[in-house]
Amino acid sequence: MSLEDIARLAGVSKSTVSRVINNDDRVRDTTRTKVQAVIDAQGYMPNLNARALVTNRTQTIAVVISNNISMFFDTSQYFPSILRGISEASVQRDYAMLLMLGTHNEDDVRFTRRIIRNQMLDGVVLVSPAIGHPIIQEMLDTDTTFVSADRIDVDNDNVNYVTVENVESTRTAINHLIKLGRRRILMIAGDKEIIDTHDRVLGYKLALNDAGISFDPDLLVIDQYSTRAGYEAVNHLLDAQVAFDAVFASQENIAIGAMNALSDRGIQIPQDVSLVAFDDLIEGTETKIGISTMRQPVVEKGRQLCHTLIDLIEGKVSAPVRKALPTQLVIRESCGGKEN
Amino acid sequence: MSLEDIARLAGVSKSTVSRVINNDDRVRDTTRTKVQAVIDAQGYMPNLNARALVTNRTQTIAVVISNNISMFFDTSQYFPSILRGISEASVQRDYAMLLMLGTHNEDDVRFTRRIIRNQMLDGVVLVSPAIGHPIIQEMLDTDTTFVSADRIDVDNDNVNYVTVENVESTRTAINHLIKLGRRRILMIAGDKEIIDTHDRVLGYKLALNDAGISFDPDLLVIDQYSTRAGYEAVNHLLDAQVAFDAVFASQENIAIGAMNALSDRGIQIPQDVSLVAFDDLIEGTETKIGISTMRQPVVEKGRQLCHTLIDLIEGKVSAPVRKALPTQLVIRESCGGKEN
DNA sequence: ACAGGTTATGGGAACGCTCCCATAAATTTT
DNA sequence: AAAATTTATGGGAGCGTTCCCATAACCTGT
Repeated sequence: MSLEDIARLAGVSKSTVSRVINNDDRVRDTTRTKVQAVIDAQGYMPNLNARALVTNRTQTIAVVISNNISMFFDTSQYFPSILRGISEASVQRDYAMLLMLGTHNEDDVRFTRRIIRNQMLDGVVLVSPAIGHPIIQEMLDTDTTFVSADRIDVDNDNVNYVTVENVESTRTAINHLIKLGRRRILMIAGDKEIIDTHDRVLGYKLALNDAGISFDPDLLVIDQYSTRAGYEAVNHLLDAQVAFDAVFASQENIAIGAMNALSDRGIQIPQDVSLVAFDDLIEGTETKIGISTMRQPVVEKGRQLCHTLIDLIEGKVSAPVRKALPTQLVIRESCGGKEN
Repeated sequence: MSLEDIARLAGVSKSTVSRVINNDDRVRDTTRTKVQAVIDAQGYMPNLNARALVTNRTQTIAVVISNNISMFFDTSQYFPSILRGISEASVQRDYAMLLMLGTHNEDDVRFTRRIIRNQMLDGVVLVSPAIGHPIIQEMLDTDTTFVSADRIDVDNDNVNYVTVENVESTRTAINHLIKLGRRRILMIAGDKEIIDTHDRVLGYKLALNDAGISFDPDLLVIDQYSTRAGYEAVNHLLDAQVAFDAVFASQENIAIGAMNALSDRGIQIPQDVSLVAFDDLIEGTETKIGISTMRQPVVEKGRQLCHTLIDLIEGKVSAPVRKALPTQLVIRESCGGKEN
């Protein structure tokens, strides 16, 4: 079934059928209904490849998750959540979504490049790119429209991103711990290759500074976004007899690891150590003690990433688009209640 | 840059360039290197839409995750893991991967149908389809090649699947608990709309039968694949004073919920209640007490799903392909050691 | 050196759309 | 009622490939 077949059956020309399909208004109502009837009867759907060939648009975006660093794709809720948001918006806008999970090997980079250069997609959502990841330059070189889920520190007007307020959010979280009377706050941060990590560390330092607490390098651990990292960081500090009365975990898994380590040693949360995490922890991520968190709206971020990208593709907005979504302090048991 | 441009620059015809690109061997070595040099110099890559138009093949597969039932996409490690496996294999085979996350609404079904009918993909990997999900019939009607990650109970030779040994694995797990001396084994199963759920329940009943233990309906809870379900099931039974000395959780999150509930009530694992889960729990999914599990090879399942699909697409194997991968009993602390 | 066979190359239709341009039909204006 | 204008339709080139068929170039062996 092609345009031509429908045209013949409806007794009109290809052009007219094309107009009907594309909701072009210069076609008489009687003709339109006649043609539409044939289309419906035959269950005809246009061949998108043929269309793409002439329009140079595929109605397809790609999500590139290039976590070469730590492979936390399988364990963090972050990725499924952001994917859900992107997916939701892409369906709404009638775009298909290609997923490319980069790992560390050269093959994947080649593959990604191939797809990008093949005109098989209209744009890219980049998730958690490592600082200086080659794909960024690749996209700039090929004029590929893209939006990053993380801030990108490259001076180019075609760099767009939708992220969350990392600096200010962390500052708020730390501030909260300080208001609860904590002074020795251990921050366990994730991979240093991810720019958000640095922003959160900055927020931490600013908050300490605000309160006139001097920064103690012993209380800052930069490792990985993983449960293991949280677990080991706490154990290491306890072994080294470094005192602390609060933990700020810059991700959910880190928080869980930290809690397990504390609980192994019989340290009480929140009495002995108060804990706040940074993530999207929703009701139902059950840990015995509810984790207080700076909640980032991950699904919403996914939606906005996708809408922004498609707006850029369709020329509804123009680059650069750069925004940071606000987060929200959600108080549960692990921090020891509201501010005094 | 098109085929024609390269041809002109290399001083040959389009046909020859096409042959070089497609590794056709009827082209002299000297010509090949000459053409290849031009291709490399120009960074030329063929337009896949044009190719798809004539070959009717897009080198693209779709992964449809149509969990209309419980939305456990964001919380279970299962989906990211299976995606990773599929992704890995698809890159290896040089196919792009479209992701379609179905939810419950009519829009998504329409969208999925559009994509399937649009010839934008060569085949589909179906993950966790609800029993009788309309997409299955849709694909059979349109002759769409597909492979399911779950057994499908439809009598049609075009139904293919790669799943795991659900019945026998569960039987083994329950059997293990019985050998440890447990007789009152609570099974917490997931959504009844997923066929694997039924297979696991069957395995449970068979194991009880093997041991001459009569099935007690009170000890079988069919709810959802979620932490909440595990938590509530245990609490509910304890409230109702139904005695049990073991729990078989048919998924990781269920197991975590169950453990939390038991621990809330001061019930010791594994002394009072022995626990085994069914999932892909790898080292590093940290819970305080290591969870014994019937490990299913989820990433490997993803890989095989993808390879099977592409083999079917390329005619390297013929339908139906139906297989069940073996699982492995991994003993950690929660069950109370090896068999006696 | 030339016929016969083999292998390498080129020409061009076809794939199914869109979109420009031309023309036909309908509508308005005089 | 004819001319002028507007609106609806059709014709056909072009998008960048593949692949069939024709032809040209290269090998053999005599």
